[in-house]
Amino acid sequence: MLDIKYIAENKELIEDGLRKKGYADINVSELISLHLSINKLKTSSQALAEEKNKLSNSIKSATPDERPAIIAKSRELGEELKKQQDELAAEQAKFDNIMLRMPNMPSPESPVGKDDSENVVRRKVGEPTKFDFEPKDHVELMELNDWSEMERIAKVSGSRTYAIKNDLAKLELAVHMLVLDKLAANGFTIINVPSISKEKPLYGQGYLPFSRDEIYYMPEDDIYLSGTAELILNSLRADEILSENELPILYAGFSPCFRREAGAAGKDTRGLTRVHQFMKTEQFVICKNDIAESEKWHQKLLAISEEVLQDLELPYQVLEVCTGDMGAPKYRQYDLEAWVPTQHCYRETHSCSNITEWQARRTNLRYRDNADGKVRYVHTLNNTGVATPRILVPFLENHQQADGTVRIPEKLRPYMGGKEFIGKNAK
RNA sequence: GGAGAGUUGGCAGAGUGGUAAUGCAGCAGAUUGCUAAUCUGUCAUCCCGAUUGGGAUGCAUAGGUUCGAGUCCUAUACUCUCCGCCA
Repeated sequence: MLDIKYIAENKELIEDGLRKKGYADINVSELISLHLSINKLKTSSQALAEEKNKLSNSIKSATPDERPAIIAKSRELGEELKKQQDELAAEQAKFDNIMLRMPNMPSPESPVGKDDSENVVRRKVGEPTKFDFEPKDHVELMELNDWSEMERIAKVSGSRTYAIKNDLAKLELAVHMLVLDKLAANGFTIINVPSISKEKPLYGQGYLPFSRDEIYYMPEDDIYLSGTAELILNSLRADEILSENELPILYAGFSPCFRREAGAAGKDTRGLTRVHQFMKTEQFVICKNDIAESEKWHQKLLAISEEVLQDLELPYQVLEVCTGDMGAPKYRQYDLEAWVPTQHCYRETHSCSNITEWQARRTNLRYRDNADGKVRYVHTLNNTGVATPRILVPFLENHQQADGTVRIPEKLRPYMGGKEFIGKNAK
């Protein structure tokens, strides 16, 4: 959410930002005029309330003869006040409806563009893996090594689900342990969080009101399934006023994640790339309201996940996401994409975003600034730590050997019982 | 699922129908020669006002009763205790 005063004072800038983010349909003039009419209504209804309060307070010292007249007058004022407050609530609802759909403004550093075709590759690290044999795709590798039950599990759990077993099942957890240890070493608090959420945190995160059809909802309990631990961590401290000394707060949140993938019909239906339920270790940062500070954390989060890909010895590229491809909450976004040999392209593994104060305004998460004692909204940032099974796609394919075994990179071996290779033919 | 108790500011904690005490911490200023103390102000949101300032709202949430609600009523959420069921 944005500051309405800032919007009113910078209308052209906001409209420019809306165009860049692809939300040109939002009517800023209407929003501002609603704000003005709300303020007028507030002023007049508050004057009424003041008069009424004075009358009410005078009753105690009034004589019994005077009281009926005062009560009658006060009642009359109360009715008028009620009318104005109803009108105010109606205007406020219209205002909120628009305000909840106002995206964050993009960073001046972000490339301007309309969709993912205009994202900019900032750098490539590592070379696409070369093979002196015909590489198999990850599904073939799983079948070859008895690592999965993809067809059977579809009968039980439906499409876009996965079941992996033996060393691959261990590998999935090993990757998370590697990342959790790394994050802990960087000062993050490891936190395992639920995957169920009430509705309010979804508005706080900025998932609602934008993409309801992506979320699993259980009407019996009025509860949602979380698509990421970011949802939970973003609301964990909602409505608090933190001390600046507590900042930054760094969370490494692990949770099962659920996504309907309604907008991805027919896409990535094979294998582990896009499934309804997966596991994610999420990096989440709460820091003070200072753009230099949150940009510093943004770079730090990016560096950590680059290190994860380097530890996993995967070739990757860093993509700076353009204004039109960023989600509504985002100020600036990088995606990391790892090389997938059989697809001959880079595929997304990480998404790293600076949200500035946009989420904090929604969750009402603030801190008291040491410099002047003022209460300010925090900045929040999030990035994938690692998401499985998706990461296993480039992992299996890049590290496969001619005999169908898969090499375990050195950094991961301590989490895999020291094994250098896994697979049926591994010694 | 049943029964009971509870939820007041950053924290602690008073307040059973008539303007939300007090303490601690934080911040700002003043003052005293000492690692600190003392005093004053400030310390949730919003509206009006150029400023001093004035006012409205805020006691878990949403309604209701009342001239007037932290206080009474209803529903909901959450926390704690006990019972039941259970991986």
